[in-house]
Amino acid sequence: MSAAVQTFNRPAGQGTCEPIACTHCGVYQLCLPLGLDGTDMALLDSVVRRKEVYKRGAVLFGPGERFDYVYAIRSGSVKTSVSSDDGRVQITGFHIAGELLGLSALASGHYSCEARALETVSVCKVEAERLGEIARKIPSVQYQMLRIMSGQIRQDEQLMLLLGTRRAEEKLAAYLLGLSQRFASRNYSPTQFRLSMSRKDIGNYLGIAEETVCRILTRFHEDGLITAERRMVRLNDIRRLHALARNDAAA
Amino acid sequence: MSAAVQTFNRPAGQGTCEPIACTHCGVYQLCLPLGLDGTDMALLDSVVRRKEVYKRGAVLFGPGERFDYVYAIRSGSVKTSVSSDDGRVQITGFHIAGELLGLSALASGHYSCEARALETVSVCKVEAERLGEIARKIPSVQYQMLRIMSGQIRQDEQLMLLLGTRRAEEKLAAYLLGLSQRFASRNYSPTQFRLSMSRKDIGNYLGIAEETVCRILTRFHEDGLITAERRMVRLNDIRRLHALARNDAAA
DNA sequence: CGGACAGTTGAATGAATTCAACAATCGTGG
DNA sequence: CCACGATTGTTGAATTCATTCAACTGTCCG
Repeated sequence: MSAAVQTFNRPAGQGTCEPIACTHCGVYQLCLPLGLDGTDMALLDSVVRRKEVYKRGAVLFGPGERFDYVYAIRSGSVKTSVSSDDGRVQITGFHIAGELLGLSALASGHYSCEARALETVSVCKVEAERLGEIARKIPSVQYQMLRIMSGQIRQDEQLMLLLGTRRAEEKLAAYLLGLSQRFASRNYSPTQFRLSMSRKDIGNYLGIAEETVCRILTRFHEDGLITAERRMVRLNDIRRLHALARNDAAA
Repeated sequence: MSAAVQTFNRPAGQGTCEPIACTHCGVYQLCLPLGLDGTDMALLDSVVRRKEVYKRGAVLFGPGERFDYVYAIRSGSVKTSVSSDDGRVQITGFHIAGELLGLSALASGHYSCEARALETVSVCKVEAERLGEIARKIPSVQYQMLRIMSGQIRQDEQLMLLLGTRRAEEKLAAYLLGLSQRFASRNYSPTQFRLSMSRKDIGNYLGIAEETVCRILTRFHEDGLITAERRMVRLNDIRRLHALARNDAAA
């Protein structure tokens, strides 16, 4: 296998990012899938500046701030949002344990979005400069960073597809299913979970009004598709939810 | 200046990506802002596999295809789109000369989107593996790739903001102004240009119906904001367009 | 020249929003 | 520990913005 392959294609035998807590402060998105040896691991470990806790509503970083850290979520959840000069806000993602935030600041050296805790959240702050240093030394770390960013682009593409082409009902069905999948991949229950974000946040994320979110959730509930009580949600009929998300006749 | 700075922050004294045609096949997004010496330049030049021309409607690459090349647009324009399993399509971007396509395939080794020529387009295909090889050797090239990807994320964020929070009229005003800016930064006229995409494509991109695009363009025309005749557009009142895009009272 | 495609316009419909009122819950300080 | 205000969630009614369907024109390309 050539060096190029190691740099650009997934190293053979390396699986996808598994939802296993990494000893090195939960940064599994960065270090787990790499198969680093002890020395490299220690090196990577050394860039972790400090662990920190943010309360609900606290801002991890905001647009325009200097890009000093990459944030790895250890527990809790975070929303990221962008805003326009005229004050409109679009939530671009909800992030949970194991995910890495802030890499998109690379281009300009300043964060483009705001990251705010949805509930008490514990993070590791990784020094951006030293991470860059490490990345130069350990190709697989560099590869992994590129991988994370290109993964982010894919995720954004999916949200654009959702925002641009689906109706409210489909958006919400797809949203619930997306959450379900993410929880499943982290060994949480895919059918029963707690929403850490408000209806308003969901609406903003999906490009629909808060009231519409309510109404549709109520309808789903009445139709027996889900059981929704405040922020607890249980998916009762994933099959039909899928059909709804795809606007299938078999709804 | 430390190595990390060179890797992660914009090298001092290097400006933004200037719209100057690069001798090396127009890949200025990749090689221009780097200040490479002759040897590096030659190395970088060597990864360019071949120049190729696509006619209107031709597909450069499609979703699922193996990630073998990065595409640098020399002339013409390209649209990229993603689609869902149930056949819905969302155009995620229109790309013109100097832009680089395909890097987001890095994560999985397969393209996630489709790239299709809007008109006759000339591209350079850059071998992905060899580019990866070079990137490992020349830090500034690696940096530049990260930069391009993080720039892509920013651009996507802006589209999400547009799709999620603006009404049709605002979307269209913002769209025209965005085009204007891009043309300006490439030393084309910011007030008069030809749209290479159909009304349908614009509508899809903005998440509105083709007819709505027509109606609003007509209204803009009648209000003296623009002069639109088929695909030729002239912006007559950029100030008011801005106001419209921001939903300002001063419209 | 002719067919297909792209663009435009009108009328009817509908999905989602806005505005409003109210209920339930949370969290904070007395 | 309770009470209170603030936040969050829910529901109804009226409205609006955008869509859909349809017909038609103009334009491009083979």
